[in-house]
Amino acid sequence: MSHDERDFAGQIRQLGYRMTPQRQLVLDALCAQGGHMAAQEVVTAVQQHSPFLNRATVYRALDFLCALQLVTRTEMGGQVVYELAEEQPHHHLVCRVCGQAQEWDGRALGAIATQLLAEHDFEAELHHLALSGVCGRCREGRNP
Amino acid sequence: MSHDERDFAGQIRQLGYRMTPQRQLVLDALCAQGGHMAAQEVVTAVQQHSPFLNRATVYRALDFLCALQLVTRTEMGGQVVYELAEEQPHHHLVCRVCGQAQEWDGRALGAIATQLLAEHDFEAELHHLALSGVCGRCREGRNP
DNA sequence: CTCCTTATTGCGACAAATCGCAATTACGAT
DNA sequence: ATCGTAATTGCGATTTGTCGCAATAAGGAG
Repeated sequence: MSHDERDFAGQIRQLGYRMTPQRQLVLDALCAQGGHMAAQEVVTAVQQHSPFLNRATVYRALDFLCALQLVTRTEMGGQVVYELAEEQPHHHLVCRVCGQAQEWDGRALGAIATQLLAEHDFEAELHHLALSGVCGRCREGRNP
Repeated sequence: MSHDERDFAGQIRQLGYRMTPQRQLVLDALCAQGGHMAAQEVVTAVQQHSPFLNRATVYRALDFLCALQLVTRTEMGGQVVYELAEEQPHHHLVCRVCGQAQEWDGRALGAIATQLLAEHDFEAELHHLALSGVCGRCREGRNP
């Protein structure tokens, strides 16, 4: 486990909330997996270790961690997935046809964020977008 | 009803699918509402008119209409909402704190789409994004 | 107008997600 | 180390969303 260094417990307490074994298990599961996880996968992984941990608790932990921005929640191809919030933002380009996703650093989003703040007084948090579209391969061998 | 002019039926048939009363009712509901609707709201609205129309049929109609891009599906503040696809794209800036959404024309996204096509061979479909962040009011009277 | 094909619906069962409330427990204060 | 309080959990009930399959019906062909 490499995420102990990030001191999630400290961040949670600093905001007046509590670190609990249940929340720790959810964080452990997300850390072990590394990438995206559907809510159900998190439930399964957590119950691998603690079979009697209630499902509702996992769902609430995920919501809670998202609210604190320790975890990101993204809709990818009709499914909601969770992931540990990374230091540097990263994004996905999801193909509507084949469902495959490629990574994207999202560098160009900086300009958008600046503009939104200036023109709409809105501080956008663009940590983990999933943009829908059609990838190159599918554009040629049209499946839709 | 003003959406008859758009000839959804024709578009559906042209692609080899069928227009059905059930799908028409879903379109009517979305048209009558005008804005976003959660799936459950669509079910309720449709059943107002046809109480025995099955839930599963509404869900499948929504999926179907999204696949044809006659309807958009967006995750806003943890909830999935549906809306009739507009002629010109429009987007929302959703405040993570108070949940309120403001419209945004998304003009600046054009540059992003161009860049994604050139650098990643990805044809992004940016019709209806929901960007998360914090609005001006909430940034001052910190609630989180 | 009638027939045929097959897309679509309805249904019942199942799985996933949410909610209210009583019981528990984290953790700052003493 | 113990206490008190309020955040958090567990549970059961309910709601929301999905699936497989048999029955139905949309719409092109004749």
